[in-house]
Amino acid sequence: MADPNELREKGLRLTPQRELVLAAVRELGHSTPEEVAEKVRLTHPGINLSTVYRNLETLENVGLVQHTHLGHGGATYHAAEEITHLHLVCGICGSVGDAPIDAAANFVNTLADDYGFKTDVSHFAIYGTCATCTEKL
Amino acid sequence: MADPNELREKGLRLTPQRELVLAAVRELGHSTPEEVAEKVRLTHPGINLSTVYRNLETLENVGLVQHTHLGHGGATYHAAEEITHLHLVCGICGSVGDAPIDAAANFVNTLADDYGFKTDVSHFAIYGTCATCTEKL
DNA sequence: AATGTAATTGCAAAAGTTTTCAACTTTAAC
DNA sequence: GTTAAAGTTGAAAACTTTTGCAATTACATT
Ligand SMILES: [Mn+2]
Ligand SMILES: [Mn+2]
Ligand SMILES: [Zn+2]
Ligand SMILES: [Zn+2]
Repeated sequence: MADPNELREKGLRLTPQRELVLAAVRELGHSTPEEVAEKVRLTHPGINLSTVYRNLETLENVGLVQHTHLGHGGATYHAAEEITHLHLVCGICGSVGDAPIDAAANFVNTLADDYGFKTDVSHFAIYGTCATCTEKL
Repeated sequence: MADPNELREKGLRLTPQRELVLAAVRELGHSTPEEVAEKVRLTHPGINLSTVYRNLETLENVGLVQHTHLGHGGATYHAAEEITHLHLVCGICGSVGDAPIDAAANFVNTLADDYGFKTDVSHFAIYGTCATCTEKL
């Protein structure tokens, strides 16, 4: 469960739904809104899906939650305090591999130096073909 | 308009709808399915939106069209022969800047060498904060 | 030119996500 | 503990994208 104060400190009201959404994201790691809803329903069966969507967005606005895009479709959410890494998504088999953020350090620096662009390299996945699928070609 | 032969060569049937969808993507550059549909409707008013979605997917399967993700939401489509570049998307103002693919060459090589991962660096946009928005902070 | 087959289309329904709005809670002030 | 103001919720509607299916169309064969 989430500490009551941490939500109030962010200027948010403390509702059971909001508290549970945050707790669910923290326990689940990467998760879709639907998965968060399922988790929340264990203790609060009546929660509306739109309440989950809205709270994920609200919690993201105050920096407690973040979203990333792993596939072609919707976003997945995770707690902001989770250490982030790169996601290597294979377009053939769908696997999601991890790589340390450092792997992109030079790239990030290049974009900063040449374009003044500050990159959040883990917001979108890195898309391509994994080693296993490459071998099979 | 698309050359009849190029569609048949890919094993696809030549329908007015398909021909027009391909032509629209080529003329529009980056475009959403809805924008493609609008364009097609100029000459083929009755076309169904799902036909547009399906043809975009089909044309992508045979390599005539590609999609990328520029924002949090749906994909945008472009002709496969368009030279690709990196998309630098600003999460604050929404601007979409371009950078040459080479800017990511070292990064791509690192992922290949260390993880055996072959990166398609323009499938997802590069997300972050643009120079203009950074100054304003 | 007529025929058969399989791909494609339109339409309707489903699935996924966002928005609107009245009713209900939370919170701060009294 | 009441009260008032502002934020939040559930329910329904709107929007976006995908899927199922019967009717139509493109294409190869005769
Ligand atoms: Mn995609
Ligand atoms: Mn996003
Ligand atoms: Zn793979
Ligand atoms: Zn910007």
